[in-house]
Amino acid sequence: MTIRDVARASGVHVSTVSRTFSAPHLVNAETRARVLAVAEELGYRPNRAARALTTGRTHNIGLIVADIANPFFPPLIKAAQSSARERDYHLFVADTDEDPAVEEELVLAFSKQVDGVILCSPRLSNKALDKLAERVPFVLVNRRLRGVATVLMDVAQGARSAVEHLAALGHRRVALVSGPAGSWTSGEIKQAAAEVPGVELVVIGPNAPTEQAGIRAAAAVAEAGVTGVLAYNDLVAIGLIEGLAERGVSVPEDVSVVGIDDIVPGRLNRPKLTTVAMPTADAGRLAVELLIQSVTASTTLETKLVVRESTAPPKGLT
Amino acid sequence: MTIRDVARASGVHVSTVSRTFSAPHLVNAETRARVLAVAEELGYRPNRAARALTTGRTHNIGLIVADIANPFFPPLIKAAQSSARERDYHLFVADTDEDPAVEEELVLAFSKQVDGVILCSPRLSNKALDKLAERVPFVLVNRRLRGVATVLMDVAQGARSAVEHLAALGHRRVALVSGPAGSWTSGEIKQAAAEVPGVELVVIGPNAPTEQAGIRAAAAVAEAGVTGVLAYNDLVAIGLIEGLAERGVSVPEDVSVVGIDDIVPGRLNRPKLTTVAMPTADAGRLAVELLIQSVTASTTLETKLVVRESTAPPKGLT
DNA sequence: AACCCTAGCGCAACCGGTTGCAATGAAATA
DNA sequence: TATTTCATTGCAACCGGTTGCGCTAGGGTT
Repeated sequence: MTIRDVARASGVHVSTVSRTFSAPHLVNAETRARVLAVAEELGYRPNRAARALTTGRTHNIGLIVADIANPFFPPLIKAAQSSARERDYHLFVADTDEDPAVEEELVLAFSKQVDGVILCSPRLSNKALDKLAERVPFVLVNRRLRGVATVLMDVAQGARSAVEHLAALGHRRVALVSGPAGSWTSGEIKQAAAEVPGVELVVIGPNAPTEQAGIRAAAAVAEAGVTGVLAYNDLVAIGLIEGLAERGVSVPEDVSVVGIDDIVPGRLNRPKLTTVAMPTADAGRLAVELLIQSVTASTTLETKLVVRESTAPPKGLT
Repeated sequence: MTIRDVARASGVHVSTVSRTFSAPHLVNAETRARVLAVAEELGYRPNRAARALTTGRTHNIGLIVADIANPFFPPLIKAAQSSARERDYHLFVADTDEDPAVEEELVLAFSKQVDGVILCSPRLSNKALDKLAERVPFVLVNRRLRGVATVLMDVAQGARSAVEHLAALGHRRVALVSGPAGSWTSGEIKQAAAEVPGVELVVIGPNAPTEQAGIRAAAAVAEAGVTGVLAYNDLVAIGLIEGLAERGVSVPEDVSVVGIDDIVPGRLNRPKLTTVAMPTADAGRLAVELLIQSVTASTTLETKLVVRESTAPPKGLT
């Protein structure tokens, strides 16, 4: 079913059919109705790839994340997909397996096929990103880069309010179970957490951003003489809680634990995790929005502390 | 950067450049090397959309799931993406929000832009699916349909071994917290669970496939006089465990609980959930494979019981 | 009555590739 | 030496749309 079939069947030129779909006001109402009827009848749909060839707009967006199966990303992907679809865009999704080389390759591979790419927490160097920015518009999520549209989530503020929450409960010595060595996010967290007055911060790490790492970190936490912990993310926090339980220290009775991200497993965990909720869905929506409108803006989304069951006043104060 | 730029810069005709990329054996090694060098230099990459126009192969695949954020799907999406990429395919991902109309619209919207569509647990009627099958090749996951490639996961067998596991532990009266009313899967589970000799099955439901539904079902389970439970899925199982805890009945001491799916939150839950692992990653990989090879086959993947901490012998037998 | 506008539509070139066919020339065969 | 064969490359049509331009005819102006 091509545009020519429809043209033939409705007795008009292909250009008229084309305009019926892409510039309806340029064609007589009567003709338009007839063409639409015939198109419907034949089950015709414009071929978007062909259209892209002349218009230069594919109506596709590429979304690149480190790991689709990491519970942090699906809400972002879902939101991005949904707002893309609302505006008649389709979404390519790809997974880099945490490999910067794959990341670069993906952007390049997508470049001709999309109107823009959303890169989440890219591992690429600034220079590499600048290079890529010449080839395809993109927006960065969780990474700041001069001259490129960015959507940030304010982890720093989140980390600060997490530690403040612990301080308010009466904790005076708090551990930070930090993230991977090179991580920008981990740096932000550390800096913000250290700023909170009235609490002494013990940094434990670096650690991999996994449950296993959390379990392993439990030993160090138990020996650090702290009553509260801020973990790099929820996965680590959950692992930590498990590791602590194995050593007979219970949360939140003996130690309070705060995570970051607010992923689903944390909400289902027992005790339910107190955590810093990241507005991932908003970030996904916004990234799509920025891309489609092609505005180069740097946005920071607020994070929010969600107090659940893994934090309580320290023992002495109960 | 188009093929003509490369042709000009390397002093050959566009067709030679084209062949350099899509049929290298047809061009002299020396010429090929020169063209490749120039292409590299210019950063040229063939435009896949343009290529698709003549070849009819887009090298794109559409993946449609009910809910991207449902922990069941991400591993499938990830695996599909990864095997697609291995074969130089790109993956569109879309979310139907559980709406059959959206599902149909998506397939249609994708049809011209992909070589095939993977439909996971479609809600569409057989007739509607048959209709769609005329327009675009697809493979169904978790749904059987004559004449269409399908990838099934053997829930029936899984449910059976779950109940057998409970029976082997000594449970004689087991509740099935069933799924939504119309669900094919729920029917399969019920039938298979009922077949296991030596255990009396109490069906509780229908229920929504959510944690909340599990919490609500706890009352009925507590009153059913059972020592073991098979839940429609892990989410329900987790909710159930929480609901039971609220009533003072603990898992697995008082009641054993088995879930289905093996999603991440279940693995992190405490107690760690005994569950029927669905080979979602395999399903994703296989679906891509079938699509690319365009083989119309019906495959059934085995499920596997994973015994963790939420099951134990009933109280009297300990 | 001569003239201008405009709505509606057709014409044809073009987007960036692919591919069947023909032309070329060198190597191989008779 | 004449004739094939084959590897290599160019030519041009084509994939399915879009769009600037030009033509036509009906309506409005003066």
